[in-house]
Amino acid sequence: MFEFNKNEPLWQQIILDIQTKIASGYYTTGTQIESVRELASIYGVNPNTIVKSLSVLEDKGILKTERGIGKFVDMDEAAIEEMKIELASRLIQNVVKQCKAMGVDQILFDAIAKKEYMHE
Amino acid sequence: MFEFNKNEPLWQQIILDIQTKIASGYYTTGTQIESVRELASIYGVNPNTIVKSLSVLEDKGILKTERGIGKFVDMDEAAIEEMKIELASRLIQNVVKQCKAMGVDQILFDAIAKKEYMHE
Amino acid sequence: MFEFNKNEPLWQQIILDIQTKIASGYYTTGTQIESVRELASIYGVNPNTIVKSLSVLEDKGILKTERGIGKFVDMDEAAIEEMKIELASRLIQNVVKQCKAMGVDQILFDAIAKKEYMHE
Amino acid sequence: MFEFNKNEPLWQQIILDIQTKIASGYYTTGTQIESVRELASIYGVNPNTIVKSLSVLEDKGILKTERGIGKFVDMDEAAIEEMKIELASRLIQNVVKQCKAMGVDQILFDAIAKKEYMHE
DNA sequence: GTGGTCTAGACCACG
DNA sequence: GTGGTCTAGACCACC
Repeated sequence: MFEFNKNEPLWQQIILDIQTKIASGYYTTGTQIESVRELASIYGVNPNTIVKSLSVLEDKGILKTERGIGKFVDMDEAAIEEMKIELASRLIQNVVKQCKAMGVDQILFDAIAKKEYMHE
Repeated sequence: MFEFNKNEPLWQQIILDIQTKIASGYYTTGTQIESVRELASIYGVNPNTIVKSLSVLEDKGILKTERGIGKFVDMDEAAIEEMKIELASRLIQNVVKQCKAMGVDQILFDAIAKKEYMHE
Repeated sequence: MFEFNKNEPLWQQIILDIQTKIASGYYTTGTQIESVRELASIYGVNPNTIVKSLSVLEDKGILKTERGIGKFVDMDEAAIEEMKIELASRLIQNVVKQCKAMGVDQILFDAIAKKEYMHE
Repeated sequence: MFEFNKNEPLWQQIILDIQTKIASGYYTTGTQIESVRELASIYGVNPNTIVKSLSVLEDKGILKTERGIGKFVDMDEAAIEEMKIELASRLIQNVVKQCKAMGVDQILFDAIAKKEYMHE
């Protein structure tokens, strides 16, 4: 069945971006992230949108809040590695599904991926 | 730099869907595709949106119009195969870029892709 | 150490109230609860505050959302019974702690509780 | 009917805390309590707030003032015992009311209370 | 300065 | 009609 793309909510996109920043090492364990107001300015959204994103990340055990101080990355190396794999899996899963729908087999898929990995 | 997802225009999404249907073998060479009115009904959009999509596909040499009869898939096997690769490349390119940003190397990427390909 | 009472946030109080309504049988399994706007009117708060409360209840698996329709209680009898005990435990725990601090032993506690249970 | 929690005034909270200290034996009959200035410092409030609390306690016959000396606990063992029961009753009354509203009967209540009393 | 809460009001997608 | 999202702006408690 055909489904139109829907815009993911901003707060979900921001969650993904912050998770990516952690996975990539931009934020490391124990790092204090930017303040709610700063992030709101950086992403160009309302502070409340940031609050929503960060509170979800806190529920997931990815961030930790020190009242009056700020928010900190609260994952150890192993957890970050695990998250990295989980994020990548989610991305790859979608593409694999679409490629299968087009009749692209794994051999062709691997060849293309390899080529793309070489670029730059 | 961070960029929010924008909704792709409907006509682009429809183009992609039709191309996928061709790549997957749902439409084969010489097949007559549904009428504009039918497609408009299927996708739940305005017929003019379909017209736009189909005219782009015709410009790309993917469809051919027989005046008074209908529109037909106008690609040979080789061209379809080529398009399939081009579509897959576009998808995979994005994911590879994001995986690289997260520090996922090709070996990990391949492992995940292989696992996802196994599923079902 | 002495600690001043802090007002629990409205959304937490509302969560507790709705849980109590479920535990008491006011809402039963599968019941559709009032709309966000209605609840906002009933509690005299902003609809967004209700949204926050209900989304937490949904995360807890207590409510289920049918988009465009409404929200429904999504617990079976056993789960409700379990929640009832959990809620009561939370309440009783606090009081027991304070009574212990005053040197009220269990026998006295039971006697008082029994008397209060008789009233009305 | 649903009612939001209001913050109890500071002076009421302090009264309760001092009563608890007496009931628990922290202050015994005839003990001189700390000076107004000391208590103000301990609780981190304005001395006038302490004055208000202590004057209420004096009206209740719980404290007695010796002009130029200080304030002393003015209850005999029996009165303290009575007060302890009165304080506990107030606490327990609330909880019993809420538990009844949830359909928690006395047997379940007792079982939970017993369990909480065991803890530590 | 920090995060947490709440309000008022808007717009969207779904059915 | 329903819930979901987002904005703008306010006030609070903490340090």
